[in-house]
Amino acid sequence: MTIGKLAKAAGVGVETVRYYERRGLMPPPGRRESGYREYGPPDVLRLRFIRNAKLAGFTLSEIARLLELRARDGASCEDVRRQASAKLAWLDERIRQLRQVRGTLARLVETCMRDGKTGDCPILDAFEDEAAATNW
Amino acid sequence: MTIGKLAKAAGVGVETVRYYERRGLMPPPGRRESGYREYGPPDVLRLRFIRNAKLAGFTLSEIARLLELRARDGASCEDVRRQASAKLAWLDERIRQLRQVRGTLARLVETCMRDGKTGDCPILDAFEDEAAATNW
DNA sequence: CTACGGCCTGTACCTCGGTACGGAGTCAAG
DNA sequence: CTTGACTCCGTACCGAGGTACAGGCCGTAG
Repeated sequence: MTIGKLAKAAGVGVETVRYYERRGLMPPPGRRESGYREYGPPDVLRLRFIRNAKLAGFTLSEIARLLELRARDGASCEDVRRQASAKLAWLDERIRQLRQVRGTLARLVETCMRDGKTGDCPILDAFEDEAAATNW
Repeated sequence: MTIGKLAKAAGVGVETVRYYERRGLMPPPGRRESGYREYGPPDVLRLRFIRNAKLAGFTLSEIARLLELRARDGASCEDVRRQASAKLAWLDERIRQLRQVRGTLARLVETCMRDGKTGDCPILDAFEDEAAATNW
């Protein structure tokens, strides 16, 4: 299988595969006489693994660690779970932050709708307000 | 007020102020004989505005537009509200995505806890699974 | 007066995850 | 056999939002 077929099979771009090889996420594949990279089915699995882990919110560095764990048999499951739990906590924190910002902004829009005619825009005012910063 | 005082008053770095000037977010200030930038209280407000809008999730380009609206008197409030509402929608979408990923990952960790001993790690397996991709 | 911190400009560099050349060689269908 | 798609390598570039020099001038406290 050439790099183009592999890329298609895993749903990523050709350049991306070469980039992953440079990053050490994909192992250097065998080569044909011509110098073309030659891949097999396990490479599709690995590439798909990377793609799905990325969709799950892991960074490429984290995925590199997951790939190491995947390679090692036995007892790795707990390590994986630990990393997944850490990512889960990170997701919770991000969501919390975004919800907070969302709440503040929603309240401002609310106020703006209610009494936008009286005086200046409450949204713009809030952005100038030092004390408002504590709400973000 | 020199740039250092301004930066401190608004809670950002000196380099950041100069960067904002390059980006057109801060107007070119007056200069002393020595070439030092000279700022006044309105600059503190403006810089604080940028910082708070950034905390609210606006990009620097969006903030540039907000600053224009801020400069124009009258009728700008509705424009601001429109942009804030758009950001609100964007936040909702981001939060939705993160929650979805969080849910999937949480279920995987759950499964891993329950029957992690039987067979391979369910988390790693899911990352190799083509069909699982639809869940993210 | 001298030393130390603050400020000046310009340019380079950082992270993250790729994308886009350019010029050359290769493979396969028609 | 030709043509068009594919692949090779290396390097540069993208966007976002800054940060980090280097080399030199300024300002003020002691």
